[in-house]
Amino acid sequence: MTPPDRPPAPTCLRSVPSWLLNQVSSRANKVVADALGQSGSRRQYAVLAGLEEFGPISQAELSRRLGLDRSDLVAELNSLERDGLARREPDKSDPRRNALHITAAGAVALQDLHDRVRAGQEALLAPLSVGERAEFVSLLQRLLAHHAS
Amino acid sequence: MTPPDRPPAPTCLRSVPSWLLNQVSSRANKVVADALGQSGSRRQYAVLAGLEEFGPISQAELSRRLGLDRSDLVAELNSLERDGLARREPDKSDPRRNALHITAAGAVALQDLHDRVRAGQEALLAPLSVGERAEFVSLLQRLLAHHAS
DNA sequence: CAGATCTCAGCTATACTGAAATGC
DNA sequence: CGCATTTCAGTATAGCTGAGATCT
Repeated sequence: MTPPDRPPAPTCLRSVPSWLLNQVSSRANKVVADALGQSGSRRQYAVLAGLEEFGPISQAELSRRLGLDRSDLVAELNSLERDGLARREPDKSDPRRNALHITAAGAVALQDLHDRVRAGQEALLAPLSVGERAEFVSLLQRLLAHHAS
Repeated sequence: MTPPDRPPAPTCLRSVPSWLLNQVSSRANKVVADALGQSGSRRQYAVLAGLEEFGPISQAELSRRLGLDRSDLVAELNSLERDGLARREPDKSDPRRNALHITAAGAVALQDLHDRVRAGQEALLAPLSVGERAEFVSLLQRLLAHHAS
């Protein structure tokens, strides 16, 4: 079940949390990318999820919420608008801002992405028990909260 | 202690392990980069650690052990040789291969990196108890083993 | 004036692919 | 011949910086 043989990494690296995090994160991204297939990217998923939950929102605020750079969000929104999954509208109360909305088609696409992401997490956490998965998520959340930039 | 206020991410993302892994991994890299300062990079540390533990070794084998691309290893070794921290020598038994060695200066540099990495891990895992740190490392190791490519 | 927002151009690091040259 | 190793060139993406235009 667990793929082929890979020669072991240096002893001192194998117990370094940050190195383990990088390795596991990289593999997790591949698993999720496989689960998403041609349906979208991780960034697309995050942006659509943010738009659905936070309703009309400005780009600056969304970029802060997602921890996504303001510059990269511009490109992602261009792509989403081209595909009819999101819309930029002028904010009446502040002309500097765009009010971002998810479209009906975007909501449909998001549902599909939800399902695929869920399947990806299942594949990722396969070796862990239910209790261990909860513990793992909890530990990550605490680390994230502590290092919130 | 925990830095400023950051608006919350979408609910559905905050419990997705792969998303948490990406966020924590990214922050961990910054913490470690700060700890390393001008003394080196994470890749340098991994390569030097591999050279010290595995003695004379070929580039292909080292790249497999570190999960580092053969191409990127070339560039890193060029840099290490320029700084006198590692050497490439011809492999007598197979002229296709380079036999890689760490130098005395490289071993000294590695010691310094060891200390700095250790300090970085301490900063990274600050919010966790000793038992939780062990549990966290153990969970990551099991995930890595299962998804060993 | 300071400050926020959106956009664009460009940079760095990481990861990977393809092909050539060499030698098993 | 097939196969492995090293090297170089190129591609793709993520994350980030700086600056300009616009507006409060």
